[in-house]
Amino acid sequence: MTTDNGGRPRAGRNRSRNRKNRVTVKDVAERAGVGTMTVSRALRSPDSVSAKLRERIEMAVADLGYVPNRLAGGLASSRTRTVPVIIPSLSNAVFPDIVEGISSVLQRHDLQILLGNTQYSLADEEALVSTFLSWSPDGVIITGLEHTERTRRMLAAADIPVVEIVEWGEAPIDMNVGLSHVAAGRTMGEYLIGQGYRRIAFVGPQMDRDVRAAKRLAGLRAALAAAGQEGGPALSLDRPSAVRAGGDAISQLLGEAPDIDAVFFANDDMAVGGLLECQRRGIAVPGTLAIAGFNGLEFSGEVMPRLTTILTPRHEIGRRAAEMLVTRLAGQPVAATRVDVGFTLLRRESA
Amino acid sequence: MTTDNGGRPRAGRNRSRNRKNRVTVKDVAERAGVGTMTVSRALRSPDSVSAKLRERIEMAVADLGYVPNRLAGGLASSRTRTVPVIIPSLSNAVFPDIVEGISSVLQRHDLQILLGNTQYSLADEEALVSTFLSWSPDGVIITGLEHTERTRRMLAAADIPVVEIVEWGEAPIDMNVGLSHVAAGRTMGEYLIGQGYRRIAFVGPQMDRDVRAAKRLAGLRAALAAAGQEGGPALSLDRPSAVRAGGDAISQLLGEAPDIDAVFFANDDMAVGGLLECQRRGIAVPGTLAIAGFNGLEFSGEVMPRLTTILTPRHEIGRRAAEMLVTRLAGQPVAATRVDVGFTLLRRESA
DNA sequence: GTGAAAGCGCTAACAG
DNA sequence: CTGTTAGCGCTTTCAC
Repeated sequence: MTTDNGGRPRAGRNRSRNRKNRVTVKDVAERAGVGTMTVSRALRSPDSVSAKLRERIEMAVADLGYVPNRLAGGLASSRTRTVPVIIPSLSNAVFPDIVEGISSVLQRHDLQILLGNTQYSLADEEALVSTFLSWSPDGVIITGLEHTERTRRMLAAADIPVVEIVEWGEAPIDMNVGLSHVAAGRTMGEYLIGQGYRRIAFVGPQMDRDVRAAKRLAGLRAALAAAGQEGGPALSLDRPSAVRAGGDAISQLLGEAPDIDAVFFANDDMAVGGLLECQRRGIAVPGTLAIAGFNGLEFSGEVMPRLTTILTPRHEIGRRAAEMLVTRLAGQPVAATRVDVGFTLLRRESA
Repeated sequence: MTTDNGGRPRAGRNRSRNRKNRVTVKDVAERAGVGTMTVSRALRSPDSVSAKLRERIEMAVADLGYVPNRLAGGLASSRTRTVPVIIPSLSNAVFPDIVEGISSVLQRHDLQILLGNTQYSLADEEALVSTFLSWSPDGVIITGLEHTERTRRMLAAADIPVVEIVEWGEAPIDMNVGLSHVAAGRTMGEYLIGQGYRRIAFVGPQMDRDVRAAKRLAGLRAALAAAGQEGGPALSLDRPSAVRAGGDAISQLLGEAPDIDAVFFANDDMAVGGLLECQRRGIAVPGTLAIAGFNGLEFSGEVMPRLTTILTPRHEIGRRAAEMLVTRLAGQPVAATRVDVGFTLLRRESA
C-alpha cells in the first residue's frame, strides 16, 4: 500500500522512555494556528511577532505546558546558554564564594552553570574542558592561568569568551580576573619583616598541586631575599587545607624549628587551626609566635587574637568574570580584559 | 551536474561561528573506512566492535581530534549523562560538602553536574527544575522534600531517577537520603534538658525560608514540651547563617532575655560566633551560658571550649544519593530507596 | 511579519 | 558484527 514506508511500523512509537507524548513546537503551532517558526520567534524575541499572534501562542504554550527542548535548540543554533565553571575544589572555602559570585550574575541572564571540579589536577582539567566543549557552551570560566597545552588550544579554538580567574597575570587565553599571588605573598612577607620577625616559616597545602599557594611562598621568599633574610622552613602538607591540618603543622614546626618567630599560612583555615593550637599549648600569639593567614575568611576576624591576613575579593572575582562574559556575549566590547582586583592586608593582632 | 542539490549553495557554509570545520562522525567514518554507526558504537561500547575496526577507528579519532557533539547525541538518544544538582545555597558550608560527595561518584561514572542554586526559594527551584528538564538529564538530585506542586509533577513526569536529599521523611517523589531534622532538634533538646538547662533559647537563620532549621526548632520544642518546660525565646535572624550573625544574636538575646542559660544555634558557624562573643564579653561557657550548634563543621571541634553539636554526614549524603542514582541508571534495583543516614550528638564542653 | 524546507550531528531500529 | 534509513525538535535560511 504505502510507498516508501513499506510495511514498516510507523516510525518509533515507543522509541525511548519518555518520548511518547512530549509537547513540541509543532503542537503549540497547531493549537495557535501558526507555523512553527512563528512560535520559535515569539518565544525568543517576542517583539518580532505581532501582538495578536504572540498572545495566541502564549496561551497555547501555557495550555499545553510546553517547555522547549534545549538540546534541539542547541544543536540547531550552537548556542546553549551554558557556561562551564571549572574550579579545583569545593572544600576550599574560597571557591564556593567565587561560584556564588558567578552564579548571581549568570542566573540573572538565564545562563546555566556546568560545574567541573579538577581536584587540582591539570589532566582532569583537560578532560573536563574537552567534555564541556562538546556541549557547545556559550563561554567558559576556568581557574588559574596554568593549563596543559591541549587545554589552551581547545579553549582558544572554541572561539567563545573564556575568563581565567583567581590568578592575575600575563598572556591569558582570552580574559582574566584575579590577583597576583606572588605580590600578595611578598606583601605579607614585607609586613612581617617590618614587624621585626626574623625566622618566618611558611605552611601550605599540597603545594605541588596548588600552584597559587606555591606562588604566595615565592612572594614571601622574594621579600625575605630583598631584606637579606633567610626565613624559616617551608612546610608543604600532603593533605588539603583544613583547620586540623594547621594545628598539626604548628606541632611539627615546633619540633623541627623551635626558633621560628612567625608562621605565614597559605590559607586562613590552617592559620586559625595554628592559632588555636598555640592557645591550647599556652604559646603566646603574637608574643612568642606570630601567625598570619590568607584569604580573609569571615571567622578569621572573630577569633582572639584576630588573625592578620590578606583579604581576597572572592565574590567580586566571580561577579566580574561573569559580567565580562555576559558583556562579550551581548556583543559589546569589554573595557578591561585583564583585571587585577588586588588584595588588602588586614593588620590585626595575631602578627 | 548535481542532481537534487540543484544550483543551491551547498548548505550553510558559514552557518554560525565555529561550525565551519567541525569534525563529525562522518569524517571519522570515512577516514577509517567504516559506517558512521560503527564509529558511534566503537566509541560507546568498544566490545561490540571487532578489534581490527576498533583500532582503525581509534586512530582516526586521534588523528582528527574528534570530540563527539553531546547535543546531537542527547537529542537522538534522550540520554545526556547529565545530572542537575539543586541546592539552596553555597555559602552554607553544608552544601559544598554534599556537592563534593555527589561529584566524587558522578565524575567517576562520566556524569556531568548541572548546578542550580535556589537561594531557598521554592519558586526559583521550580524554574530551575523546568529549565534543567529541558536538557533531558539522566537523573536529578534535589534538596529537601518540600517543593511546589508543579515541581513535584514535573519531576515525577520526567520518568528519571530523582533523589531528594538532606531531609529524610515520608512520601518522596522517588528516592530519598537524609536525616530527620525534627529528631535531631529533639535529641539536642533532650540532651540540654538532661544537662539541667532550663531556659533554652534557639537561634536560626531566615527560618521562614530555611525549612530544615525550622524543623530543628520544632524538635527542640517537642522535647521541651515533653519535659513540661517552657524554654526560652526563638530568634529568627533576617540574614544567612554566618559567624558574625551568631555573635550579634548573643548580644540581642542577652538584652531581651538575660535569664537564659543555654542557646541552641541552628548552625555551627553561628554557634561558634556566639561562643566567641561570650569569650569577648567574659561570659563563662558553659558555666553562665551553654552553647550548642548543628552540623559538626570541622572548626567546631577546634575552638575552646569545643562546641557541643550534632554531626551530620554530609559527604555521605552526597555520595549515597549519587550511588543510588548510578545504580538505578545501570538498570539495577536499589535496595533501599529511603535511607536515613542519621546523625551523631557530639557531647563536648560548650554545653 | 510569517512560513516552508532543510538540516544541526548523532543514534535507534531495523536488516543483513 | 556492520550498514542503511529515518528521525530527535529545533532554528537557519530564504522566499513570500
